[in-house]
Amino acid sequence: MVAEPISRVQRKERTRRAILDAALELSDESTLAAISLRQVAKQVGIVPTAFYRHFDSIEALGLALVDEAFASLRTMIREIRRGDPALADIVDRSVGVLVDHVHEQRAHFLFIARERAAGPPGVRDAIRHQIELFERELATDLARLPGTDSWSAEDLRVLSNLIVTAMVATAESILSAAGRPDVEKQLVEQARTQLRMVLVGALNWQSKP
Amino acid sequence: MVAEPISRVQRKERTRRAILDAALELSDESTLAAISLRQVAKQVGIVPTAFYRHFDSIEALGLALVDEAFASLRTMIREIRRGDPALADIVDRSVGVLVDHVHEQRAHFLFIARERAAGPPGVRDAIRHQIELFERELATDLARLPGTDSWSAEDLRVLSNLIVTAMVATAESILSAAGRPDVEKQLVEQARTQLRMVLVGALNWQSKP
DNA sequence: CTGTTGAGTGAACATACGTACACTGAAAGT
DNA sequence: ACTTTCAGTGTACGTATGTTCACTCAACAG
Repeated sequence: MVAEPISRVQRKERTRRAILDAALELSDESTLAAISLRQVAKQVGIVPTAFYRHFDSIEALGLALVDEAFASLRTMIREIRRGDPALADIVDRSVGVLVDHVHEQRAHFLFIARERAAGPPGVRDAIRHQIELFERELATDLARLPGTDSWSAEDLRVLSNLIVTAMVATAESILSAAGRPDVEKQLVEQARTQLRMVLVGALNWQSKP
Repeated sequence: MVAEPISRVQRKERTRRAILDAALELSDESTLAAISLRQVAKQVGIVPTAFYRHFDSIEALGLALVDEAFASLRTMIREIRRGDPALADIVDRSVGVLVDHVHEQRAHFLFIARERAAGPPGVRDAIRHQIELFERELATDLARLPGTDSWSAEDLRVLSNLIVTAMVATAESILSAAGRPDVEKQLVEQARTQLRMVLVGALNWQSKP
């Protein structure tokens, strides 16, 4: 059993990852504001003071996790955006991609869902800001869709907000339906129906009546 | 300065209230899972061990707060329900009542919004259950509205879920827009527009196409 | 080969935590 | 008048917390 020689930066990056993972895992059964630096250190297998080599505080750790989580979310919407913007199956595909990512990035979604409402103020703001960015991107995507020519920029923003809100709620309920495939299936169907209802409303909408 | 004689049950109830208020206030700037029994006791002005005369644990306190908060929410929807079910101004009135109550019961709404995602499991479940009850009530209300005769029970439930989700999100963003009346005004307008969009979708909807 | 850097160590601190226990004293019941 | 009840007290405990400081020792730069 020969130990591979590891560079200093590699070693540091490895413990940084371990810290992030530990925080993600620990905050699963409570929340970032309630976990202690020492709990994280113990879980990682380092001495408490070594934590400071990587982060100034638990809140700073939280901000790093927000960055990480939203980076993976961005790959998700890039996946949704790819392909033709045919209105026909856009609903099914979008919901499908979302559900897949909730499973693949379970810890990240759980973290965002929780800290969005209960995290330290800085973390909350960071998450709110990222979600707002999603809304804006969705608005420009919607603007490219046929049938939205008569829409005001404001109405596009409002519609995007509604859709993002519904999708966030869908992600949250799927997370809390873990281990009950029948419930999840129903939630997926609900999300699709809701998106269709909203789109029907959108298609029959006229701005500034 | 003569002290009024106070009965024992009155005194106990008064302390209980003080504990509930203290917990509400303390969890404002963090979360229930992160506040300690001793913090609550200090804020109330009692010794830590006296806490146990009223609640078994912080979680039990949380459940009491959930009950209290939803009791006040119920008076709200009773207010919405009152009056003629004219579809014309139902949107404006509903949003108006919601916003008023968010201001009047700010602490309760904050508490629910936060603990819904980050509270102890028992508290989370209690909140989820209460919100589900709202959805069902809304569904029966919607069923009474003209134009929903052709709707399936399932679609009514799905639509109610969408509306409740949107209203919860509205309440949350109004809470985080505290002290910025211009932002709040925009949020209120957004909520109204969203409800109208959803209703337009609903009116043009036909179940099981 | 030599000196510097820096991730991780280990001891120590003041403070906070939940909870057990024996207690007090005034209101309520008899 | 007496006894009972019980909200609130005070002490004490073992344990966990964040942060300080001086340290080690392997990877790195010169």
